[in-house]
Amino acid sequence: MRFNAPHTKSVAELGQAIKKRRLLLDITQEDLSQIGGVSLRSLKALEKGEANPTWSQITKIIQVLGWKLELKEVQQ
Amino acid sequence: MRFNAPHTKSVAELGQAIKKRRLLLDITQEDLSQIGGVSLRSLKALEKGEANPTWSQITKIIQVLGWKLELKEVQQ
DNA sequence: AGAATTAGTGCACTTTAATGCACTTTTTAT
DNA sequence: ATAAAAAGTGCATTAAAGTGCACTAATTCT
Repeated sequence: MRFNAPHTKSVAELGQAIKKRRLLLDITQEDLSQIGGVSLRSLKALEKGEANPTWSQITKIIQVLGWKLELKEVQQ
Repeated sequence: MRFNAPHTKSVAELGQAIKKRRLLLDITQEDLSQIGGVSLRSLKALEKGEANPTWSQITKIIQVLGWKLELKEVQQ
């Protein structure tokens, strides 16, 4: 099943972005999961793009990474 | 339980934004739910902020509304 | 090299999102 | 005013997310 809508990151891309950022900040999955309040198992799945994560999971993690999610107009 | 992380829209705010946009486009919940491929019951909950929706649910809906989600740096 | 740390995976269980249905309330149109 | 359409709500069921545990694979040390 595919979840990625046009113009929006797929869960795989989101996971990759999260992993890249985490490595940049030089923290482990374990640290990020604990600080964010998400299980290690879930974070692993999220980074691997093997999940269809909930809003809460996503926001918890990206917040730790110094990111936020913004709604933006798609210009055609 | 609260899901809203700092700097990111809470589910309530997200729901309100979706509803506002839907009304602007002058379509019903039923239409939006069918076009987006999400159940009417779920869309109602989403607009009311009574949900912790999944990535797929959110992207399906905002796509129809001509929106996308973007990761943005939080500057402190 | 070996040891220690970190990351990835399979599976079972628990929790909860997603849905359908029946119904009420509110809004809009005639 | 009343009929029709749209939106809101409660509840039970189903599907799937979230988790813990035990383990293996890969990295990163000394």
